[in-house]
Amino acid sequence: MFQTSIPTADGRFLAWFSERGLARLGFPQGRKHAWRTTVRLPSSILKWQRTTERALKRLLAGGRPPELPPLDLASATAFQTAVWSELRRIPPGETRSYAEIARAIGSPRAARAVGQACGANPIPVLIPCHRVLASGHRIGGYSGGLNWKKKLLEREGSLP
DNA sequence: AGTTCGGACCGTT
DNA sequence: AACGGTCCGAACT
Repeated sequence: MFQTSIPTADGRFLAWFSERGLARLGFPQGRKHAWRTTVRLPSSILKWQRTTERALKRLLAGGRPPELPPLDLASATAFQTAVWSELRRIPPGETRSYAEIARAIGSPRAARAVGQACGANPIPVLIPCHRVLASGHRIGGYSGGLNWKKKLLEREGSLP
């Protein structure tokens, strides 16, 4: 696994790449991670890193990214795979409820488990778990911190 | 109309 | 066996 940091206007995100693609993305940490990449990265990963940076910046601006890097979700369960791929179908500016996602993947009673799967999403922002709200347009929770969820939704024009 | 409470549901550790 | 980024209806204020 190669770790790199990705500079954006909102801070340096942390990215973990495997030989299969982007495996994890982390929100900027306080001060501590101003480090640069220490090892020389394979060219394929450098390419993915640039793709990730473009996508991330676009998403943080509330837009639709031109292209995503390959995502390495090998460690996901079948249920998580179903949830996460459903999340990727939500375009910027739209939202769904946990129950709606549950229905969409054919497990209408699994709203809570959907929330759990969202919390386990290793690639926030790119896999837009922030677009899932509680019923009645309540904000719901967010593993990355509600500030981020609100900020992302606001920039996509999904917030009152 | 808004809030709180309690039970029900489901996948994960 | 216990815990969640939930949901829904009922009983409140």
